[in-house]
Amino acid sequence: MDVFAALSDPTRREMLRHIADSPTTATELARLFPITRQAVSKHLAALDEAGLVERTSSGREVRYSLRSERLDDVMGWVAEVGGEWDQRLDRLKKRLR
Amino acid sequence: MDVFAALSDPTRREMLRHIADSPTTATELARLFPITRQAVSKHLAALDEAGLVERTSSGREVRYSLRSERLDDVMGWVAEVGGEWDQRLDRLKKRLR
DNA sequence: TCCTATCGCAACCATCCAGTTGCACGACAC
DNA sequence: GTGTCGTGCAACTGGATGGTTGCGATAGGA
Repeated sequence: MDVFAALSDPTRREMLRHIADSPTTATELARLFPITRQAVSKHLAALDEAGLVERTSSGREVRYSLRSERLDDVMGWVAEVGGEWDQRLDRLKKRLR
Repeated sequence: MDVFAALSDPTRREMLRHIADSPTTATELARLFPITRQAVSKHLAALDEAGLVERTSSGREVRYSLRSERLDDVMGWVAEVGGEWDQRLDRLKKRLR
């Protein structure tokens, strides 16, 4: 799955937020979301395939953490298409600050 | 349709590129892509619903142009989740230059 | 007026995808 | 060893979606 497709699902975006906040496992996420662990697992597989997360298995648990490289690609595409990215990035900086 | 979902389709992203380059109509795009004008029209409707394009009808033709505000939202989300957006934005600037 | 080009609406189809259930396997605790 | 917890795989289902065809309406040019 490509990055944009992976980010198209609201649930996946929310999960990525959690993962970015702190590395998480599938079962932990399944407690936070009103869906099955299997469904969570599928979402994580999608995020993994898109290169957005990193799998680290220790013992019987698999913990997912954020891999932000692909997010740069997204920003790059948006900036490229959006045009006038110079002012746009400045505005963004201001907004985030 | 929300912005991320609208951008999830490769064809729509390509179309948005064209539109960003210069405002275009549905039939013109249909000549550039290997799909029907109807399919193009649906994609444009999706982009419109997401607030990514602006419709300007003159006579019998409807021309679509880019509305970049929503793209800012996308960049905002990515920067927010990605973290360390300060260095990231600097890197992006360098890459685009 | 008549022909043509652009567009919108609706129905239909095939595929994809999020979600479920069920089961089996390996790791940890007792 | 036995039970439990976390994970993975497979099959199935309902709904969303990209694509098509067909038709009717309207605007412009000959």
